[in-house]
Amino acid sequence: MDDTKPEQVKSIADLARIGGVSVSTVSRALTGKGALNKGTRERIQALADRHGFKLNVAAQNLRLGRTGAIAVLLPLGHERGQHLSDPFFMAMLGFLADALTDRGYDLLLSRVLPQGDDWLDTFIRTGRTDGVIIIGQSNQSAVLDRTAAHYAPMVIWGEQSSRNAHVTVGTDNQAGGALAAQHLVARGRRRLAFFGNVAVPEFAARYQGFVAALPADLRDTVELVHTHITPEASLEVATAWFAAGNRPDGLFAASDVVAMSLLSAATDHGLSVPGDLSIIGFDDIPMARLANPPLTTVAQDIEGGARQLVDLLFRRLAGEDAGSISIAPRLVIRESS
Amino acid sequence: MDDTKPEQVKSIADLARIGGVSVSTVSRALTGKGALNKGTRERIQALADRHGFKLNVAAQNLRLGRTGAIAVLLPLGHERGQHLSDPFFMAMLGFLADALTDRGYDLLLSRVLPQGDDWLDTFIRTGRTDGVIIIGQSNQSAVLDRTAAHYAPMVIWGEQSSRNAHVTVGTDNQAGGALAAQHLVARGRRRLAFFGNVAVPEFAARYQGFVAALPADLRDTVELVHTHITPEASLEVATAWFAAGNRPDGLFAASDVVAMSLLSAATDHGLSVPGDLSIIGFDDIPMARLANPPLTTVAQDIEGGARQLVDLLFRRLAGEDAGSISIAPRLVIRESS
DNA sequence: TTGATTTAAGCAAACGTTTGCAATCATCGC
DNA sequence: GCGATGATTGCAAACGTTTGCTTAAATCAA
Repeated sequence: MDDTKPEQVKSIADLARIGGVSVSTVSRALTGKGALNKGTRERIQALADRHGFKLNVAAQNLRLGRTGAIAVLLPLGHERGQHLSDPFFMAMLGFLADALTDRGYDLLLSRVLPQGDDWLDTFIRTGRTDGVIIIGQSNQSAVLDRTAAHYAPMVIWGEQSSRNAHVTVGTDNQAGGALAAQHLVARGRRRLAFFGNVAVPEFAARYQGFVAALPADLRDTVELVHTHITPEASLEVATAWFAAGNRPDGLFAASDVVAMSLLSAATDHGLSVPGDLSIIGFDDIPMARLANPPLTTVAQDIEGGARQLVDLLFRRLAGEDAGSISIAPRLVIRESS
Repeated sequence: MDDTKPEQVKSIADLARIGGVSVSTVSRALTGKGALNKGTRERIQALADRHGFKLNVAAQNLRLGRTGAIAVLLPLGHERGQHLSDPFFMAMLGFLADALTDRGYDLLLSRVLPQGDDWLDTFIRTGRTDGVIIIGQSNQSAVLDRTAAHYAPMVIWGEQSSRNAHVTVGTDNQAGGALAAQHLVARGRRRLAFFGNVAVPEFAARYQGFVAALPADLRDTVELVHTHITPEASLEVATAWFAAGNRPDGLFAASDVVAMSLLSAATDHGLSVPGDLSIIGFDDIPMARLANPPLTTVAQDIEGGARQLVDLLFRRLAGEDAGSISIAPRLVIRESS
């Protein structure tokens, strides 16, 4: 005879009543914390299972003075009005979700359109989360610095700099830029351009590293073309640029998406890649190899980066004053160069 | 003289003490609910601002019997062991985040690897969120149905079917498949194949709609090629398929990412698109136009879909018994067909 | 001036947990 | 048989809010 009780068990108190014990006993049985007779513990656990009862995490967290959630913020300061769907973010987000889940934390996702210089503090003060991971500095470095001064559990995916007061995890973008430069030069390319938005620290570093690694005679001729990194924007910029008659032989893009736009625009203008010109991207998103031709690119270790972000955050949550981490990029040579 | 007090204000009680009022007054001042003298309300609000105090949402939610968060789950039942970074998800996620933020809710993101048939109920019973949005049925329709029977605030992005006990929002995939079929036939294509995983209801419907819309003599010759939808998997399948000597003249892919793999593999085998064969994708991700050649595809209204998902969820949260919603697809003709 | 009416603000009990401390009880050494 | 010890369990106060009810104060009409 299955003696299932239809009665709704909504709280530890209900279960205590049914089980003929006190709420504290139920709590200890279900959390496994505190001393409790093995028999009763098992009896209560079985009872909870039978009634499909689970502890209410909200109440639990309130009592424990934590929220059990980490916020992942995507600041869209530099892409105002544009929606962002770069595969890079999805990959990063996926790995972050997994790493946080492993530690028993929830991932609270928020896209923020930075307003004024108070959006971050305001968010933090609501106490919604125990810590914050921010993907990209966007153009908000000053805000991040200000908050970092009084709020420890915050780490940023982005460009590391001695000028930063905030803690970062990120690819060594200068080194990445240098890899691209050396590769193009080795291919004999001399009419070069960089496509990206240097108001974003990460992209600025890629550009600087690129230029700095060029031989002196090329350094002054490399063109900087401003573009947002959405497919729409970058395709438009690239198309207009080729239409204006520009005929480069080596292009370095701030991201793979931008590189794919360049590829598309170049083809449209009758140029052959890599026959007439080489194109190099940045990120190595999974789709980079699907480009036609497959994209040469500077790879970021997204999975490793996500793990490091989470590690660092939890070390800081534990009170440790852990510092920024830089990850080496890697050149992936395919057929677009 | 700025009379800032350095004193830490951690709760409504602290503020009440400082302001010389009761906690209830502070609560009413800060929430704007309940009758309160305009003067005191403003005075307390100013005081709160000055001390940088924000209500603790966790406690607020506990008291209000809600969590203020909606879970977005990505079940990876059919992509076990593969990480998923399809731009489609990112686009969907972004729009969902915005729609939920507009309503004052947080988005709790979780990728789940379905274990057994209890993962969903277990998640829900923890009371972490007020409602659940699930992106894609994956191969978990049975689980969804079981939960839907006793849990109302749940909506699924996916394939609608009279066999479903769960509520869906999604593109009319059969109609989408039909659009692809009609287009290929109009182009005079006759040696056809579909690439996808028909264990996933959405893809199955695309395939069925595709086949059903073909003229009778073609219906039996269309090949069904099984592939997962990650770039890695689909590129491998496509490459092997062409290598085996298959020479189709019309391909319909379950997603744009798969279509781009087909494009890449076809080019590798010396085939010209659309000269030798036409390729059609599904989704119209922002990068579809960056493919080389730009991809003809069946567009899903991702933004509209996200809005409908959220709308529907909140209607159900309010107790309304609102039903499934189907969204019409749209054929976007570019240069791959 | 008085009593009735309106308005403003406080009291205290919830929401569902956790946990320090106290209480109970069986067991044990002598 | 008795006090001491250790193992279990219960009591009740927190965590930071919201809100029904009550009280106090102010306003008003007559």
